[in-house]
Amino acid sequence: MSDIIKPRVLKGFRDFLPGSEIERADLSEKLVMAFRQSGFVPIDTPVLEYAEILLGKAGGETEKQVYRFTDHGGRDVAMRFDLTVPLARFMAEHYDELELPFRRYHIAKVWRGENTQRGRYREFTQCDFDIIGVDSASADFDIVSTIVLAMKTLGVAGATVKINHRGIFNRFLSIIGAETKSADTLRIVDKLAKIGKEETGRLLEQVLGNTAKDELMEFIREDEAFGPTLERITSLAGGSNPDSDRIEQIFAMASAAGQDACLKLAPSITRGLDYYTGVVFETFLDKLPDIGSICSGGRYNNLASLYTKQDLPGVGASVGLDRLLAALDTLNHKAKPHGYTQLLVTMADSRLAPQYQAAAFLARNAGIACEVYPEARKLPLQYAYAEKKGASFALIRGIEENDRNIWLLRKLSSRTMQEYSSLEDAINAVKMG
RNA sequence: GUGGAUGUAGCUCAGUGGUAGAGUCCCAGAAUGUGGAUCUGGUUGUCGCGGGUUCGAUACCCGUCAUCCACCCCA
Repeated sequence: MSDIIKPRVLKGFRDFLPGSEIERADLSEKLVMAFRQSGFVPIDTPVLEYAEILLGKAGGETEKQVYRFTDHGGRDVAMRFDLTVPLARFMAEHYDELELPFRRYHIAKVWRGENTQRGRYREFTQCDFDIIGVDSASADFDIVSTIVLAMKTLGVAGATVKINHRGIFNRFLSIIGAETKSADTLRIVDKLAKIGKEETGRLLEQVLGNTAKDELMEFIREDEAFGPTLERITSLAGGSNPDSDRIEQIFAMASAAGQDACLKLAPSITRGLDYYTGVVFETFLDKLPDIGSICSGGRYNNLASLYTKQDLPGVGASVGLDRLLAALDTLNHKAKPHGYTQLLVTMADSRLAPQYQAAAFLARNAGIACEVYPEARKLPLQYAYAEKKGASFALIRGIEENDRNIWLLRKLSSRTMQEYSSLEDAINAVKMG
């Protein structure tokens, strides 16, 4: 019998050991770099909000997934399930204190009580970036170019941003007389990449009938270059209109910036969330399309209307950090070091510990991340520890070296030893790599 | 939320109605103060958790928790 409480975490929630937390922090830092380079500034909002704020516009599905409870003061509260709805509240509350257009990024955890799968958790981190207060092609493209920059900064090769415009899609649905079945149709079309053409066609036929199905299948084809695809869907949607002009302008910017290769017009991308009103986009890894979109978003011109009469159009996107991490793990499963240490000062003999600590101080002052092994164990063990912590070098001085007044520097990767008559020289060698 | 699979040593996994093994890892030694070979010895488990059937359960039954997969939805 024991009264020890079994340590465990909730379904869909996770601990992060240094190995994966270092990787997460690394990804997040790189994203921040990309956001700042594109003019975005950080904000934060509370984890808990009044339930009416978060659920004001939520559909039935979202509502079911939200963590919601009554707090100690009897308030009906909920944990944020994304960062966009809190942003809407934030903008409505503070728009007169902010410079518009307002570009913000927000990296934070969100919670959804849905079932788990690989890369899908109940607690996960979103990295949102939005431009609020303007409705223009340039703002739309800024989001796309920030996605592209972010992927580049992360060193992710082969990411494609798929873009579409809900307006064009809705015009087309009116023409084929399917506007009343818009919700069902959007949901089926959104699954094209996952279930394939045949199955999509079969499902659409049930909803729309055969003729409309064929027209729709023609509309959502995406096996051409940007220009011809745009021409096709524009004419199917009844000819040139402001929405197709918008897409055209965005593509012109992508071409001018030399980024048109990773931008694809995909008429089947619609996004499930009903607050999108303009362009929508999703980002896929060419090598790993199955994991789904790792960065999605779009334009929402009415988002803050729940909380203010101010007109606050916006456009933005969100990187799923955990999904991206799961993807990167699958792509390159090399073991990453579990630390930041560059140099390990080994403890060859505990009597010389003062010297080791002094050496560590010197190394840190020289800008080297450094630690002293805290007990005198066998050196091979200390080398292995050093490598696990990511160190490239080990500094050694035993009694014999002490008598000769030298330091030994071991390069761990090549397992070679070098003698130095002064500590400064050894530390310099570490700095040089 | 619904359906399916899984849960045994730090890790990868065997196994059986009579309270457990292999490989690897780890530790000690051969070997002397400097890790990639070899050899010797050794440690490790409430067999996910709770209940039931049984003389006896890790194994059979029920429940529960967690993971993975599909649906749903999405990051």
